[in-house]
Amino acid sequence: MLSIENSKKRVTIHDVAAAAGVSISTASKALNNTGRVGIETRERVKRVSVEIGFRPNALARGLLSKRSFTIGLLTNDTYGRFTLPLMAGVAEALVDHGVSVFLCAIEDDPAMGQIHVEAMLDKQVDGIIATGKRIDRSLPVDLSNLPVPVVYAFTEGRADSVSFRSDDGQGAKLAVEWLSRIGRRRIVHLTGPEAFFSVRERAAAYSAATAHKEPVLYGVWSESWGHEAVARIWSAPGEKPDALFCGNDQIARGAVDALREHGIKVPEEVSVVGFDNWEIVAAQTRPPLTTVDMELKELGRQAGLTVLALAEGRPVEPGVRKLPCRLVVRQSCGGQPSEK
Amino acid sequence: MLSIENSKKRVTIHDVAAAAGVSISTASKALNNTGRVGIETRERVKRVSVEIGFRPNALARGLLSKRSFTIGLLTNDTYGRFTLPLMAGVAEALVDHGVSVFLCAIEDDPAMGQIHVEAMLDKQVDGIIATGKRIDRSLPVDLSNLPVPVVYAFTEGRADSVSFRSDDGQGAKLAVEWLSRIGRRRIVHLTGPEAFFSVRERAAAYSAATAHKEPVLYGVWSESWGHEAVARIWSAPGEKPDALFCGNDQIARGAVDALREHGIKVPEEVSVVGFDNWEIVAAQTRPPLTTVDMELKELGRQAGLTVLALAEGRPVEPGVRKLPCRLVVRQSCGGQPSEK
DNA sequence: CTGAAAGCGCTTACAG
DNA sequence: CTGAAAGCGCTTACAG
Repeated sequence: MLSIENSKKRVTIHDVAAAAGVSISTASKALNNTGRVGIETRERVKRVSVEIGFRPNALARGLLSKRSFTIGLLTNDTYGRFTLPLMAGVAEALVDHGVSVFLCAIEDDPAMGQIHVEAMLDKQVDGIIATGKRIDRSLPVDLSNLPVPVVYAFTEGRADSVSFRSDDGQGAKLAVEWLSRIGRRRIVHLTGPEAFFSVRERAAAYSAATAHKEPVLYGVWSESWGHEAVARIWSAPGEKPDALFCGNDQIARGAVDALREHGIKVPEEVSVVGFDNWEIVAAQTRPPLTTVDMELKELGRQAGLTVLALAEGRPVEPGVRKLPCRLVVRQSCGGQPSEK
Repeated sequence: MLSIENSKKRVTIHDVAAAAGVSISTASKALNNTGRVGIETRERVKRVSVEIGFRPNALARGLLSKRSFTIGLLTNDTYGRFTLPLMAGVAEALVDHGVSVFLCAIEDDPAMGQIHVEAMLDKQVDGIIATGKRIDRSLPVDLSNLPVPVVYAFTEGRADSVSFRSDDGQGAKLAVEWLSRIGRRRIVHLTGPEAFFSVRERAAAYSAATAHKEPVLYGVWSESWGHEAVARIWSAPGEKPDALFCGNDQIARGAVDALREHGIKVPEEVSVVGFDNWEIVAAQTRPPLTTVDMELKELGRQAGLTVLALAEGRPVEPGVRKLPCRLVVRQSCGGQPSEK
């Protein structure tokens, strides 16, 4: 039978004070480099503290400072496609500041969401980052009027707050420009449901960059739509595209597979660009996909730094900030692959 | 400019005591249903407390109770493939008990890992769940001799502790039995690197269940290995398999794609089973894959309940617990798909 | 330069 | 049945 012996008593500041032969107030000041403490005393206290393995209790500290050095990350992207990279960025940005993050995946049940938010507040989080899977939908929880700052990332935020999202227009432009630069002239845009804001934004940027020569094909976010679209295009009469700019990697993968099955060579005859840089899809496609990366980790990093600033009372300009996307070049376009 | 007005003072137990006209000790007892408090007083305190929106400060509580109602989830699966479902299970099991979870993705840098573990301990987590991406590798951090209980899930644990993992042998048996039941006789096992413990375990169960009629083909965890293996098998002389049991969904997908390209019908001529039930791969394969699900969410749930038990001092039998896998039937095998 | 005291928000014996 | 007091582990004015 296993059971935790609570014999391992944690060492407190009383222990270091006793061991160093000073009062606990002196010990505290010595350890925190505050107040006036003799240099020799300070050194001794510090030395003793590491010797006996003292680690300050963050709960006690938080009680005084009103800072828990903890933030909550709320998401309804239970699949983790967008949340994980974002979370990694948040954590990476905040670990140096000693803050940890509570991850909380809420289903689309508002009641459950409320419970989770309250649990976070009870634990005195210094702030909350709300994130989702769609920039034009908000989380099913009321985040207004909270006693802590809220920052939105990859989800619809309140008008008077700070939101971060990728610049989908710029990402689309990146894709089209790359295709043009390698000599493609008939670029078709194959994408998801028009109801998605990011779909419309990407489509608009695509149209602007190509001077509206081709129609945009809206569909769903699946490989089979990629297949179907290719079948439709290549069975229709008229000149065929020499490039496909797809709304996500799944569509792109479906398109590439379909092209191969039609005996059309990628990238020799047709170049294909995806969107998302979802490794499991993009890297396993034959050939591997050149695709647009939304830099979610960077998004997370900035969101993290921003809640921190707000929590510390530093002023932050409200509004939505679009972060640039990056083109990841693999082999589905031809041209010279650059390591970027 | 946005900045948080700390004007929104949190309401404390003093406020409810004052509003209810009692002392704070009475207020505390009333709210917690402890001690002797007049029924009428208790009701009034409770009513007042919700009226003014009182929520107890978990930090203050934790300081007294030595319980933070917080646990840490440590993982080196930064991609999130295994961690997210597991985490969902942990959170789901613990939310009713009021415990929140810190998610902490460590790279394979032991120093960073140590920092994260210490940050968790400083925050007085009640326990830690260690998880990874391979049951035969341990995390790059020293988790021995911690003042809190540690439970392992989907990662190599210490001998004297509790570990949870899926029963890969049973999972493989499930796959082979299903193939036999639908009439397949020549089942080939196409899998990952033999260096993986789970690969060997699955292979052993496969061999036992098929009476060693066919050799096991070891390779890597990629679609291209699935392709290559099919090409190799179908170009060799002799009788061909009528079923492929693959070590993961990627290999299975590669195999299915290759079979289609060879003009071999799935599932009519050859049945294929995968492993992992990784939606993005399994559901998008043509036809969608029948595959073995490791029930990671359930694994997480049990791991969560177990750290909790340990944290509360309840005894737990040490050792590794294997949880059963489940077969998810889609269309890659034929036979009658059952909704399970 | 050092320490005694008060206090963060709460709970828990202990008196009354 | 109710409340004053002590204390969880720490920090921070305030005296000395």
